Amino acid sequence: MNVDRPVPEQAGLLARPALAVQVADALRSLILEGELKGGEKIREIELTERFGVSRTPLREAMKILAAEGLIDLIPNRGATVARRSDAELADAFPVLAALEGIAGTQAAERATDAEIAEIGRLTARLRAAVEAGDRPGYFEINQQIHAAILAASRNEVLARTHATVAGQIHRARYQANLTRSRWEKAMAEHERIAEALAARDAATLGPLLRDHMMAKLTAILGARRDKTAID
Amino acid sequence: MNVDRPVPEQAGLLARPALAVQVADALRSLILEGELKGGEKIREIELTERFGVSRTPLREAMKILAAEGLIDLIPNRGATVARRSDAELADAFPVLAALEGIAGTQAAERATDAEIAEIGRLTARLRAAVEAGDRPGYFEINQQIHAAILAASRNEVLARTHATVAGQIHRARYQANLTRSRWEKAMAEHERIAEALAARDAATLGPLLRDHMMAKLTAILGARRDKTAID
DNA sequence: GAATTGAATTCTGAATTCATAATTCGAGTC
DNA sequence: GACTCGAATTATGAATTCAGAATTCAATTC
Repeated sequence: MNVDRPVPEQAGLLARPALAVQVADALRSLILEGELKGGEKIREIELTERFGVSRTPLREAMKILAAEGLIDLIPNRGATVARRSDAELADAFPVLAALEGIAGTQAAERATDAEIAEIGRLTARLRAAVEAGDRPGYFEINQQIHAAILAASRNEVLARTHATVAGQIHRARYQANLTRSRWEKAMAEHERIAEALAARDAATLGPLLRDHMMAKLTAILGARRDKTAID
Repeated sequence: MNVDRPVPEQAGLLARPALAVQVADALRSLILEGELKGGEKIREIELTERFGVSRTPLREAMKILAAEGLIDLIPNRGATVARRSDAELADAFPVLAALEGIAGTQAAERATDAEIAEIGRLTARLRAAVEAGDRPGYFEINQQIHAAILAASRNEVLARTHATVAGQIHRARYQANLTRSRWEKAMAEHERIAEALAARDAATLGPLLRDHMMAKLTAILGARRDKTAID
């Protein structure tokens, strides 16, 4: 009775990721951490030596990152870290905002009580960071909250899509050296978000998160306009 | 996906895409056209012979498609065409609906008069297809309308993201052998969409498109439940 | 007769090699 | 002195080769 069954897609059976995937992860980190800057040329040999792998897996990794929009691959001319114009940045935010909105709506419907409680705690810590004027701490906790909401939405497709789009504007998010008044507003928004989630008010939470993200865009573009082009 | 898309300033200098990208396009077509079905195992050698390339570009192509979520790559065990469960399908639709909503909002703001007129014409043809009971024609025109709205939104990030998510549910869309009453409703929605666009009513068009897509999900899941055969 | 073990085969993963396109740099010319 | 042309160099693209893992299948044992 040995009907050949397709491999049950059972993860966890110590299947270490392919080298190309590991390299892609490492390279993605270099870009997101800012070690490789926008517009910078990527030298294959330099990276193969750095990672201790041959060109084959590195090139496969670059194909992955190109598909994610993180690097640009020009035939016979190599790869560069994607540089996003202000226009592309402005285009990405409504997309990300829409995704956050959906995350909020679904999180309100699907989150466990434990998740809601955790997000409440994080929001309290966020308030503490604001009071203390701790900007790095604020960014860190802020990130955690958004990640927690995304996780609570229990939507894999959404999580993947969000990660891809967010990666494309990641560096810009760190540029948001926001003003004190914007900071206060953002904090207030976060508290309303936590409330709506606690009330499982999907109809409110979705738009709240969407608008929160759009406000961030406005703040970032405003800040960008004040400085001469960085990146 | 912008693999190998040259930067604008150097575009047009006949840079033929890398072989891996061509292979990725061909393989993507095979999957979207249904020649390779969900869950099917992908044999590298078979495809290298079919496309007349070596394994290297094919494997790079598979990495691209895996990043797009179109195939699953299991280390040391090969590749399979991604099979989406009903749950994953149901998860993808809200994402796609949100993206369509944004497309509508931005299209209302950015579309040229010519684009609006064209979408109006397409909607009229859609009505004609309904009257004639021409389902293939309806699907074709329907597709064109959605593509036109996406194009009119002038948002590259949105277009890429939409394409990726849509690709993951492509086959399911064709399964929608919709009922007569759902067909009529969809048609009515399309006419309201065209009206809102003509009026450049962004606040109305966004939700209209979003709800239109969600209604399609309901129809598809309903139809799926009735048949035993999947994929 | 069923189950298990292990050798043989097949397939995937990655490094290396070969081919080709682009860039660099120097010689020659105007 | 600046520009153009072309050879040399360097980097990328793709095929091949080598290594290792998984699957298959037959032989053996209970």
